[in-house]
Amino acid sequence: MLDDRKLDVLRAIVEDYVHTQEPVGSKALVERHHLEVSPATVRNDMAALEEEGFITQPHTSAGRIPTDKGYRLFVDKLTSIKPMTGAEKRAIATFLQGAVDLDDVVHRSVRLLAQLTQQVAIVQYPTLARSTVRHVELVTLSSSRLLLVLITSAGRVEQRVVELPKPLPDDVVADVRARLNTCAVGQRLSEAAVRVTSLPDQAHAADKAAVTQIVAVFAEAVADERTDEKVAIGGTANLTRFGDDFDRSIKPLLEALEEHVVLLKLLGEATSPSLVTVRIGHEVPHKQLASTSVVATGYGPEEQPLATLGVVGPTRMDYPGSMAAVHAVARYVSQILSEA
Amino acid sequence: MLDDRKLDVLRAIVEDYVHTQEPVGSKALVERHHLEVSPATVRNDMAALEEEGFITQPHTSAGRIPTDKGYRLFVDKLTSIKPMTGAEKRAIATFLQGAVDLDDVVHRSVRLLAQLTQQVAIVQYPTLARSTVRHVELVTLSSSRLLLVLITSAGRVEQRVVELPKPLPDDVVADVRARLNTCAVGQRLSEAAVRVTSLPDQAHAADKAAVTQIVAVFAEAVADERTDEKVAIGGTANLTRFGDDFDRSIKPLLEALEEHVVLLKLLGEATSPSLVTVRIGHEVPHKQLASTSVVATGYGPEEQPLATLGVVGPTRMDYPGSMAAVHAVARYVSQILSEA
DNA sequence: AGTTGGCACTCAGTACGCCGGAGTGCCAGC
DNA sequence: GCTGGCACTCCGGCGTACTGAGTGCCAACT
Repeated sequence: MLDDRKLDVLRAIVEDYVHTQEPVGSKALVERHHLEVSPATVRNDMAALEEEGFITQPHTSAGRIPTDKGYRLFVDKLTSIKPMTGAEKRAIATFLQGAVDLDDVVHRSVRLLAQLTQQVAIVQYPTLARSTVRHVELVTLSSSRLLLVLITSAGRVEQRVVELPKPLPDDVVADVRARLNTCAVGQRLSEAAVRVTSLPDQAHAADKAAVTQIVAVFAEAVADERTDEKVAIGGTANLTRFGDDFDRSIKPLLEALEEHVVLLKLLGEATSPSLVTVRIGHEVPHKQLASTSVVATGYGPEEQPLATLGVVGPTRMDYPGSMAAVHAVARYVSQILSEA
Repeated sequence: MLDDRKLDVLRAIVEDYVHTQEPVGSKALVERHHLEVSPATVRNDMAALEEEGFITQPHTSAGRIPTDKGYRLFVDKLTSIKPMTGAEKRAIATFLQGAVDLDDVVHRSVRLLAQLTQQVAIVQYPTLARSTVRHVELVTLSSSRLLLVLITSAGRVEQRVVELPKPLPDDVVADVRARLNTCAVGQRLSEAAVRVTSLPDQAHAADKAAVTQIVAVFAEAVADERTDEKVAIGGTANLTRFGDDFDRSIKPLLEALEEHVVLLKLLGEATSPSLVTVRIGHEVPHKQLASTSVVATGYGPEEQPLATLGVVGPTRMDYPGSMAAVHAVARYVSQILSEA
């Protein structure tokens, strides 16, 4: 029903359309690709492909453009992630290598991804859910205020001010700090939040209220951070390349970029870094973005990815190129994070 | 030469044009504003205003639109910052009040500003140059790696990994930490960087190399942070309201938003929070943005502003409203930061 | 059965010409 | 110095005609 040549035709249509952004006709197709048949034959194939719903015409007597279903078949069967060139690999490595801290890694990644794909890039910060507590610090700000600093294995630092019901002597603060670290360091965040609840009972009755407060703030910081997931965005200027249909494409996308909640839904669950997820058009979980696609993947340890990164663009995008870039960046970021 | 009525006419033209985005003619003007004169009279005034370069016609026999010079006069002489209503004030206060940390304050401010003005908002993070060291923390990561955490009076936290030439015993680390704090806490960042240079001399000869390394990283963190000034951006979706002339307005602006360096130049020097700076069209220090304006002001202590915040939009923008919003948000942010 | 050339048909995009209306500049009169 | 009147300009919308790319279908060929 769909013989090899029809698939070739579909591939050619996708490639041409992505390149020119214009409906592609039978004649142009045989000229630009060396299909060894006549335009009439290609027309027959196109009719069949349209029948099956892989391509469509914007209006009668125009060329064909791929449908979401057509793109889907294209990415699933007709293409593979094309490896980066050596030069590209080196460029990625050196660009990311220079990062000084986690924030810098994220920002560099998002810029890099935007530049490589010429699209809007999104990088989610490593989630704290799977990371462990590396260190907890208590700093006295004033007699009745402490600053609680939480450092995680992912290199993320979280801080909260604790308002104390009554002043705590320095030695008690030191004691609480030591106990906090003893029972939290090395634990998963969720586990740590549970463990520290026993601390108030170990304190002197006089300090119990204050310690309870500290523990509450600690738990809050942990809980808050697990849901409040940050993202970095880059390459919005690439939206200008969309050209036409401003209202259908750019506007909803700009709006979505403001809503981090929506973005996180777009990126989806963190997958293994070696798998690249592609969502096309209506498959994107946001009805306003029916004409955009998302290419994303997880990064971090293979079995336990920390978070997701990817690019967002028009359905008419260079899937092989984007997939390759996303894949490569995820790999390098994973590597850098594991070294740190 | 420019009597009061002519100024009234200019004011009316600016207000109408900002509202309708269309060239405004003499007839429409007398109808919508109660100038007690005839269209013909207004036409004479318009001719005079055009002569002086305050307004212009897009083409013969169209209405007039203000020039940059016209907006300038409008902003300088014909309007004043209109106070926020009580409800608005309360909304701002409660919205900002809920912030948990510095990052949150900045993000809330930028969202708030974008929402109030319906434009693109930019908030620069408080510069560290004028802030002081609140606390320095050293955390042992492994035998030869330390994490240096720097907490500033502005609530900003900076972290750097220190690679040690050789392992340091815990008690030495504790000693260095104590000495670091003793000589840095309460000092300006720049001053602190200088003071700590004496530390290596106080250390045992065996540890000298390691301490030197720690001090170097400390200095680097401080120096780096003073130049690396971060900004938060919000309300890019409001760009969609620009409507027409995509290429002249939106594209260069989106590009500028990617370049934080350009943004910082746009925001300019931090002024006192009670002064609002307005840059109109060609006055903006970036030639690509000749048809956009910037309304900005400093925030933080009156005499020593910490950083700048503001909005960017088309020259045809609601100056009184934007100035009021920028002013109000800066005031509240300053207040919140001074409390924290 | 699949491929090919031919041919009539469709339809977006463009160019052209034609108003209508909004706005102006100018002038004479109040 | 203000006002009403009037001729002039020019953008923008609208209908018509034309062009060209592309299609679908059919008959012929391999």
